[in-house]
Amino acid sequence: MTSCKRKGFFIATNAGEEKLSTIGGKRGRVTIHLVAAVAGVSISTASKALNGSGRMSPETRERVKRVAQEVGFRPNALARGLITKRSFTIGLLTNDTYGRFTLPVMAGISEELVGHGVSVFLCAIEDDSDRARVHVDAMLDKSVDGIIASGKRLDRQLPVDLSGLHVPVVYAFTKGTPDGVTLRSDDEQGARLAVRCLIDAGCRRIVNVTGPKTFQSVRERADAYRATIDGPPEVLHGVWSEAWGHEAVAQLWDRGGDRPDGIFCGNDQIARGVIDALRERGVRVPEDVAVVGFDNWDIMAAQTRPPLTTVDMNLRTLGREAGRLVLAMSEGREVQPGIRKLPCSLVIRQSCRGLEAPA
Amino acid sequence: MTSCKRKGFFIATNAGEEKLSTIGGKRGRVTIHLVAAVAGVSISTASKALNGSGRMSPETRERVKRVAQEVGFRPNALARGLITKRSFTIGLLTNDTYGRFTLPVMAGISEELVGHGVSVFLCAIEDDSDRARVHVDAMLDKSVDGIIASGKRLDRQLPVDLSGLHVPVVYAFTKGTPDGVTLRSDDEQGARLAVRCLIDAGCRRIVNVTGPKTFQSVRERADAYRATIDGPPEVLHGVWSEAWGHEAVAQLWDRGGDRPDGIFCGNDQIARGVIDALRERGVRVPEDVAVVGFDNWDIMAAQTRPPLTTVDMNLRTLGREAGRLVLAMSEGREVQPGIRKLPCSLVIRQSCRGLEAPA
DNA sequence: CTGAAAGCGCTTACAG
DNA sequence: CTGAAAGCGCTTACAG
Repeated sequence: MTSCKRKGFFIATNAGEEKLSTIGGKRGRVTIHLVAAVAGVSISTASKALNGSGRMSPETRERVKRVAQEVGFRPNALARGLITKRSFTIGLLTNDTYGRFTLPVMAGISEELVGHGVSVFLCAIEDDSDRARVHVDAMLDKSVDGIIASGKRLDRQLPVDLSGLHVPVVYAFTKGTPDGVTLRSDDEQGARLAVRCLIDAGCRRIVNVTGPKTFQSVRERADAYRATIDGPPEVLHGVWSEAWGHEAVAQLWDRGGDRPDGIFCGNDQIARGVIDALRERGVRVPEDVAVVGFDNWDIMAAQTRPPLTTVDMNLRTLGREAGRLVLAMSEGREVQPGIRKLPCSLVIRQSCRGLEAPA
Repeated sequence: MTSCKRKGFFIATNAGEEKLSTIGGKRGRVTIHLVAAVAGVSISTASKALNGSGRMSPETRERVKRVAQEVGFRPNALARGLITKRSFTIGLLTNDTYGRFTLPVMAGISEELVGHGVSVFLCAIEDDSDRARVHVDAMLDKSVDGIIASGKRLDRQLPVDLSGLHVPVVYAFTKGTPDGVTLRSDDEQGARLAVRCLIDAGCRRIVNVTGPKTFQSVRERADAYRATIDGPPEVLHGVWSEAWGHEAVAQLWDRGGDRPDGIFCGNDQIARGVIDALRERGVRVPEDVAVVGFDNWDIMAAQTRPPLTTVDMNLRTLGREAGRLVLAMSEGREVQPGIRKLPCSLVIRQSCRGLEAPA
């Protein structure tokens, strides 16, 4: 039988049926008064029984619990929050409208928290600081237990100051304050994974076709690339688009001299452009040139021909961790401030196979 | 000067400074008690002044308001909600994990509601009915004023029954209950827009390369296509992928007989595959074959070569409308149940230019 | 025109 | 082992 929430007011229980008509009279939610009346105890006892606090006979506690279950009692979170100062609610502020980065983070947060009865307010703020302010105020009015600030760049802050707020704040995939708790991906480690895969696949001449130099993640990934390869590095900066991937291939192939046999791309969009351009030139991937991307953005990575080997920043895990931390902080547990780098992983598809199984 | 929220407790105001140390003593939030004390009125008067209710001298009202502003008073939404039975909170239930459809809906909802002080709980439930139940219970515990159910298909319900819930429910881009309020896109009208664009561009033989027949939206769009073209229709069903777009072109071109000069695609992914395949065959778009997609999914539509003319379902507008309706219902205003179809629009890029400007 | 009192639905010392 | 009372921060009849 599925759980019997909310059966209406005339429950076949051992006592107190006549009281039901009185107390259940004011239609609407079932309150603790009803539970207490039906169980034949005071509301303080009922409260303690349900919360596992106070001392009472096991029989009483059990009876109250059973009655609560039967009448479908669910405590009013507003009333409870007013007293306990915990609303079981956190706010998620994000400026990633397209959601490519925030969405998995969001899923992770919610996944982590829902089991603890914590709900998540979604506040999409683009880059509008007025709107951000409105959202933050609304969250504070509602007594959120904490705030997670999330974004799409590690080197940009959201357009609102969240320090000194009286509620814990966790920064997830966005720039935080120096004394705040910040979660980010370890892009250097991710880039090393990518470049090693190319090296293992036998590439001797690897170039990095990537995004604008102004992005910290671009610089970090490029640095890791330089430190990992043998021989002279070559980094081509452009924009985050397929078109730039095309153009980079044109540049590399149309000039004289050495051509690469491995390309480490700044993200999956660029990688897609690169792979399309190579195919159009009759260059085989991965036989002639191996390609690795960054982001593991399914819709891109799975649809390239051949499917793309790429770095996954594990943003869902990052979200879970953010949820875990904000919960801990809201419960008063001590959390070390600082930046925590979470490891990336490599998803191997066909554009670079790394070490083939040895014979 | 930017707004001066929260100045601390020693405000240069005309009266009551000595009271501040008493009342402001219990550090933390500024409550209405502080406002009342500083303004020299009772808390009931303070409340009425701030809410614009009750009768009092304009001077008193103004003074209270000014003081509230100065001390940075913001009413505790929990306490207020407990009494008024309005939490200024709504829940958004969605099973669209990838977010392509839900994200714009979400943005629209939030955009519409934030100005009314209403925050949105995000509940991502995949297709797990247990988890859906947990989320719904959590929302009810928190006394949401309403629920918006959103999805990625018009012909599938979310895996949870939302009828008989005691809070208003609006279904947005998902199948609702017969007596509920449902918002959806007008796919037939959208498809007519697409097909007319092809006709206007001079196409004589238009085919519909689309998704699985099991999708209602596929059938509706195909029906509109059949009703709009002259001559015999041809509908090719496949899956929602670029690969299917490729394959469909292969089928159409490798068989003998008539080849189309216009292709109406079931979505933008298929359209992208179609355009790539045509280019690889040396067929020019739009000169030889014009192509129109469906969804206006930026990342696809803007990156195809040439950029894709496609139908936009205006999901953000749909979201705003959903927000508007759930708000109205939560305020007790009457809303007609039934299905509301919101118009699509055509975004003209280069793959089909419709009527060129007359000479 | 203004304030004292009751109460929203709970929890938590404090008595007994 | 159990309950009466106070109170969280507000709003809303009801008196004056």
